[in-house]
Amino acid sequence: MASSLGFALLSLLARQERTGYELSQAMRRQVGYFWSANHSQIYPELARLEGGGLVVHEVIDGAGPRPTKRYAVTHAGRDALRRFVVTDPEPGPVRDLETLRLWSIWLLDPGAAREFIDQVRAGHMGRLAAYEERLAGIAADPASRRPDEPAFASRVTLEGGIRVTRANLEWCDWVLGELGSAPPC
Amino acid sequence: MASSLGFALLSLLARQERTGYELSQAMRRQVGYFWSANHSQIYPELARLEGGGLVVHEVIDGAGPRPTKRYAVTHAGRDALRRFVVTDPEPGPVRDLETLRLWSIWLLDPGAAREFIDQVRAGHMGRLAAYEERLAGIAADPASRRPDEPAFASRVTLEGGIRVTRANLEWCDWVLGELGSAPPC
DNA sequence: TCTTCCATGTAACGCGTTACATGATTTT
DNA sequence: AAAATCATGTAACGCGTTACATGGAAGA
Repeated sequence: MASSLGFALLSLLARQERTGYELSQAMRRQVGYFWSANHSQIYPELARLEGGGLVVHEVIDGAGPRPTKRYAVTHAGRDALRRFVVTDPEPGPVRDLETLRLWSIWLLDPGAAREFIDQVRAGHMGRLAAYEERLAGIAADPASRRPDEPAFASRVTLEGGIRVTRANLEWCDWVLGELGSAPPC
Repeated sequence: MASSLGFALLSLLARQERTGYELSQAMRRQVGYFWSANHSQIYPELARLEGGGLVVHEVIDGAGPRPTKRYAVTHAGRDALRRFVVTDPEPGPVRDLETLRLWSIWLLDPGAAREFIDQVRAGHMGRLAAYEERLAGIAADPASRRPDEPAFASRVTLEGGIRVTRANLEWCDWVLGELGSAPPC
């Protein structure tokens, strides 16, 4: 019925009514950890969702040259989102540029290889800090303990990101060890 | 110079000369954990790489209706790949459908939520088994200890996949606990 | 005055998926 | 007899990115 982007928008609107502009901001800030989209995709997709009866809009006051529209999920939209969540997860195509790079690390001399892993490590460190800061804010909300509250889902997804990032950090240290302990040519 | 797919092909050809058909097989089997592509993309991309002087081909005997071509990386291709590996990793757009689903888990009733996490867990279990089997085969090769050998890179990428998958499994168990220990409405 | 923020849209282009097309050999 | 394997290509379509377009208000 709707595309992945459509469900991403529905999942944002199910938590709170928003304008197209606010959705595109939220894409970068809230769901940016696991989904992304530009406004140029969002506006046509909202029109498609509305055509399918999954969202409706109301014109409100706004600063833009065109009418500002606030969107809300319909009952049908909420149902569609619920169904989307439980569709069996057929593994989609995987594309991980960082691992693809790493797969050719054998072409680098030892110094460049260490530098590369250090960069990867620094990236994970930065993300870990960002995740932990966000989690602190969300975990403080008592609603985040109740499985029927949006804050609960935010908390568990963030916890997942943190655990994976920690695993990646430990792995970086392990790789640095492997690079050093290698027997010389 | 080349696209991500181009570098994926170069990284395969840097390890071993292959035909377009063999590249598309290898995409599913070897690098399938972190990159994927169909043959319909691979053939035109090989032509582009050859146009840029990064690969060359030689016609060999084969069973197809058209001439079978075996591709090899040129010196320029190897250089381009080396440069690609160390380009600073600007974080590309993230799209993780599983996490997007999870972010709306608060819409499900407790039973459906548990079932969903169980499915996610089963997926991770399956992948872990596959990774570990592959790692066993590669780690047995003494070349996998030497950082200038392709087997080394295969080993460290697999180790990374295993660590991340283990972290995900532990997280699934943690989520199941959180779902259960929640205070009733 | 120039830039940024608000707020919505369209157009061109590239990458990825699915389907179409060919044709010999081997396996079920 | 039908399907899968080997082996290469093209075409149509959809999604995503970048750039173009508009225009008022607030801040540097």
